Amino acid sequence: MNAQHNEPKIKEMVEEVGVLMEQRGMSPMPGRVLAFLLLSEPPYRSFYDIQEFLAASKSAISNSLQKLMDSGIVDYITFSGDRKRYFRVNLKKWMEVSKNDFSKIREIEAFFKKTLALRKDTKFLEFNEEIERLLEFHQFMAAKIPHLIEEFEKRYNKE
Amino acid sequence: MNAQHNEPKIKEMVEEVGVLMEQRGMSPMPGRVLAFLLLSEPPYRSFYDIQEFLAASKSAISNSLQKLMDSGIVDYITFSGDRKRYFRVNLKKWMEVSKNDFSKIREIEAFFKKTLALRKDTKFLEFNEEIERLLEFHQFMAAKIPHLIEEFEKRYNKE
DNA sequence: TTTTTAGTTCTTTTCTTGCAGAACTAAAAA
DNA sequence: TTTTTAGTTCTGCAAGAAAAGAACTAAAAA
Repeated sequence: MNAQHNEPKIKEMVEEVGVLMEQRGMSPMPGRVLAFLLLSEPPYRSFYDIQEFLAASKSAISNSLQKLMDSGIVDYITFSGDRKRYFRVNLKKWMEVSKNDFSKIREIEAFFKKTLALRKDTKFLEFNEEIERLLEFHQFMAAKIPHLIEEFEKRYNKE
Repeated sequence: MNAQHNEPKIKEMVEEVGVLMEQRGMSPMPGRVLAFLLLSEPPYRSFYDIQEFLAASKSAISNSLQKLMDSGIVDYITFSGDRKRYFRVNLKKWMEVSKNDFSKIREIEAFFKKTLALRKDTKFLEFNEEIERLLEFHQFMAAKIPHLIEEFEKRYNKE
């Protein structure tokens, strides 16, 4: 259960993903765990495997797995006669999460709406117009992207 | 130069934006400064105005403005006979930044490409196929969104 | 029933980071 | 030329977060 041929490359990418996740507001360790699970052969790993590969403490691994499982993109499987859990990336959930990610545009939309409401008595009409345009842009994108996703789904299901 | 009628509401929203920015990986203070500039009447303010409103230190304001100006969404104007700078939100830049924001999809795309490259000798073909699908999704979105943006621009320029 | 083990939770330590306040700089004003 | 002022940079501190390590739990195994 340990066909890890290109380990150095994986180590490299694991670190890279750690940084990537950090930029997106997550802490690096869950990112590393995720990357390891995604890249390892087989793509499911025991708690100890993960701990060993990342050379981290049990608590760090436990908390990271917890976070990843909370968000849904990691889950685990078991094998009868083996009491360990084997953690793996749930790619279907990841797809869902990716699609849902676009819905945060709605939050920005709401923000600009609120801004305009508070600025309604302004003397600076041009300024407001530009905010209006930003609002329109986000409204437009928020409205169109779901269709794009549908289009993708249709196309995929045909093939 | 101080027609700040609905101050309490602004204060509220300023805090709200602080939190919003924090969630997106930025520190709260630049978010507050941005929100204040966006909501205030007039929509340009001196260093001291900002400091006073946010009840923060000079260094905090200075660093925040610096970050916002680096990203481009804030700049400043001056008035002859007044040595102060008047900071304001550059909404055109913000629009650009908003549009560019979608290009981070390309980064995710690149990430899944790399993942597949490293997994090319896998025995877990189904797993790889799901990664492939995630890659395709991001490729699809990355390809289509620029068209959407164009469509928005066309529609806007007509009106 | 006792022991082992997989994983969690609690406590402590360390590191980071955001802010305040002070010291400083550069340019305008006097 | 000196002083004032707008803004920056430096230093130190305090709060928060992430990780380590130890203590603990629950369930399987013996």
